[in-house]
Amino acid sequence: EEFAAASGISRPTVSKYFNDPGSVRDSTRQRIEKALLLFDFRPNIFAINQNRRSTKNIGIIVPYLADPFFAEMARMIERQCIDAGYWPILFSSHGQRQSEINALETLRSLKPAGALIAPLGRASDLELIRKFADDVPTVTFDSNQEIGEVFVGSNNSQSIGLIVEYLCRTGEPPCFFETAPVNPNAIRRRKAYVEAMERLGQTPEIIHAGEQSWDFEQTGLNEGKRVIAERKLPSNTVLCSNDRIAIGFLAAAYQMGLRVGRGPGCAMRIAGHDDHPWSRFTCPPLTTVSQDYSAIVETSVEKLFEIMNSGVRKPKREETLFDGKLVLRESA
Amino acid sequence: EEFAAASGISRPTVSKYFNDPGSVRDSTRQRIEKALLLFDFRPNIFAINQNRRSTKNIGIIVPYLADPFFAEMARMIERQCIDAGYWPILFSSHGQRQSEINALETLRSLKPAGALIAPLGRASDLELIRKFADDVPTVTFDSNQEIGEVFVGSNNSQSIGLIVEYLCRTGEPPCFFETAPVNPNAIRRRKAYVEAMERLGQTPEIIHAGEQSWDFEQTGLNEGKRVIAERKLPSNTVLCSNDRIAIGFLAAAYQMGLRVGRGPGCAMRIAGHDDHPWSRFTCPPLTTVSQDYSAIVETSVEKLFEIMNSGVRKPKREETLFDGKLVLRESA
DNA sequence: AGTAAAAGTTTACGCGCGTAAAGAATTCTG
DNA sequence: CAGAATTCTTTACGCGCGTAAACTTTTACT
Repeated sequence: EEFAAASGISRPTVSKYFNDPGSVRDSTRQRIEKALLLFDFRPNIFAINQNRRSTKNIGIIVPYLADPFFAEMARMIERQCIDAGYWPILFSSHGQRQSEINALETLRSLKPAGALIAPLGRASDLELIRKFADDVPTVTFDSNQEIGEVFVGSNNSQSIGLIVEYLCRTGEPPCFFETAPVNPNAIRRRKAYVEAMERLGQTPEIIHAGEQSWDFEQTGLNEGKRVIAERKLPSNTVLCSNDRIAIGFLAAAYQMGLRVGRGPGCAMRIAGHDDHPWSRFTCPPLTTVSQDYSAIVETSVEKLFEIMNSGVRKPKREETLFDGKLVLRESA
Repeated sequence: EEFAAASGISRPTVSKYFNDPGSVRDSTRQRIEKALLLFDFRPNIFAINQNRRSTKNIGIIVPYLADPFFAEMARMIERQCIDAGYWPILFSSHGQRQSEINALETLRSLKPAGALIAPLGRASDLELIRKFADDVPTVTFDSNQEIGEVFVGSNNSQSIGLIVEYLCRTGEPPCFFETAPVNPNAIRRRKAYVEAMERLGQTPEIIHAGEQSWDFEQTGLNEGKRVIAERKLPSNTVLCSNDRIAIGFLAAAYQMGLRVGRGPGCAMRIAGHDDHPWSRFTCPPLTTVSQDYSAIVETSVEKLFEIMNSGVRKPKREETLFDGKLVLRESA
C-alpha cells in the first residue's frame, strides 16, 4: 500500500506488475521501477501465496541429495525454474521412505503449481505419490514408477546394450554386478544386460550382492572384495549396475591387488553406468555410459510447464527416454 | 475455523495447540488430536507466517551442495531443526557469488527466526552477510569470516599440526599442495602447515597451483599431473589442502604411473584433510584428518537456538573450534 | 477527429491464521 | 469448600496481498 502510494501507481496495478512486469504499460513499469530503486520493496511471500488460486512454487524431490548426480540435477532444475519466474523448493528423501513421505506432505501444504519428483523407488509409498500426482501437476524423472502423466529418464535398454556390445567386442563378455535394486532403473538395467548378452550369443552371468542401500560405494567395496576373495567372478570383465557401485568395486579390486584396465598386464576390466561426476577421478578412470543429464532436466521442466499451462490432464501417460553415450576411459 | 468447530474446541485454542501442543490441557489436546485423525487437517503455512512476529523458519545456506560433505551437514542440520519444531529451508550457493546473494535475499523475505550460514568465502559479499546477520540471528560455520555472533568450525591449526607431525615422523616431511584458496580454511591450513613444519625444524614447501574454483578434484588432477610431469615436487610426500584436491592428486599420480602409499615400492605419499565421504574409496584409501561433522552441526544449531531464545545480541563474537582426528589409511 | 481497445483507478472483499482482551469455565490449592 | 490460578471461549482486529467489478483515462487505429 505504502509503496504503491510512493510510486504513484495504484496497488492493484503494482500487484499486476509483480506478477508479470510485462503486463503493464512501459511508462507505468518505469515509474514502478524507479520507486523500486528508492525503497527496495519486496512483496511479502506469505501474503502473495495466501489467497492465490495457484502459487508459483515448484517442488523438487530427489531421493538422495548427497549423491552429486542428484545434486547436480537439482541445481539445473532450480535454475530453469527461477529463469521461468517460478520458485523452486528442494527436498531430499535421504534414501528413506519416511523422509520422502514428509517431503510430499510438506510440499502439499506449499500448494505448489507443479512438482518434479525422482522417487526413491522400492522404498517409496507409491500410492501416496500417485495421489499427490492426482492433485498436483507432476513430472517424474530418473526412476520410472508408473506415476503421474509424464516420465523423463534414460533409455537403459539402449545404454546398457551399448556398453555390453562394446565390452563383448573388445574382450571377455562381462558379468553383471548389482546390489539389491533400490529402483526400477536397476531392474531394467539387469534385464537389458541379459537381453544384450543373449542377442550377442553370450551367456549372461549376474552377481547379486549386498543389501538394499544407498551406500552404493560401500556395498560395492565390501561385496566386491568378498566376490574377488571367494573367486566367484565368472568373467574378468565386470559391468556394474551404476557408477557408484563401480567406484566401490574399483576400490575392492585395488585392495585385493588386482590391476584394472584394458591394457596388457591388467587382471580385470570394470565398467559402470551414468557417467557420475566422480567417475573421471577414479583409478583408473571409469569407462561408463553417460546419462544425458541436461536433456533429462530440460525436458522434465518443459513437460511440467506444459501440463501446468494446459490445465488439462493428459489422456495417456507419456515417457521420454534419452539415449546414453559410451564414455571410454581406462577401466574397460 | 471448520476444523475447530469439528473438534469442539475454539479456534484460538486450536491455534495455540498447533504452536505448541504442550500449551493446552491434556483433555483438550486429546480432543484435538482425535479430530485430527478424522480430518487430517494441516494449518496453512502461508497464513501461519503471515501475521506472526517471528516465523519458525530457519535458513541454511551452504556453499556447494554437490559436495557430499555439505550435503551431509545440511542433512544433519535439517533433521535437528525439524526435531526442534522448526522449518529448515536449504539453499546452495553453487560456488557462485550471485547465488549466495540471491539465497540471502530470498531467505530474508522468508522472515526467518534464524540462519545457519556456511559462507562461500572469498567470493562472498561479506558486507551483505554481515547486514543479514545484524537483522537475523545467525550462526556461521565451516568458513570463518568474522561474521555474526557465533562461528563453529574446525581447529585447522590443531588438525594440520597433527597430520604434519605424523607425516614427518613416518617419512619424508610433506610439501603442501593447494589450489587458489576459496575461503579462510584454505589460508589457515597453509599457515598451520608452515607453523607445524617450523616447529619440527623442517622447511615448509608450498605448491600453489590452479585457479580459484570449487572443482577441486579437476584442479587437483590437472595441476597434479603438471607438477609431477615437470618434476616440481620438492618432497615425495604431499599434504593436500583438502580431500577433494587429494582425490584429484591421487588420480594424477595414478595416471602418471606413480604408486602411492606408505609401503615399500611406493613412489609417493598423499594425504588430505576433512575425511570426506569418498576418501575411503580412493585407490589407495586416503590418509586424512577428520572434521568432527556431527559436533560442528550440533553445536551450530544449539548456539543458534541460544541466540534466538535469548533475544539479546552477544557482546562478543564467539568461536567454537573442534579438534580433528588422524584417519590412517593407506595413502600416507 | 471519433471510436474502440487497452490499461489504470477505485472500491471492496477475502485468504486463514496470529493475537489481544475480557469474561466464563475448569482445575488446583489449602 | 472458598478462593486463586489456569485454561478456555468469545469477540474482534489485522497481516499484505490477490482478485473482481465498475468506472475512468490513455493509447491505437480507421
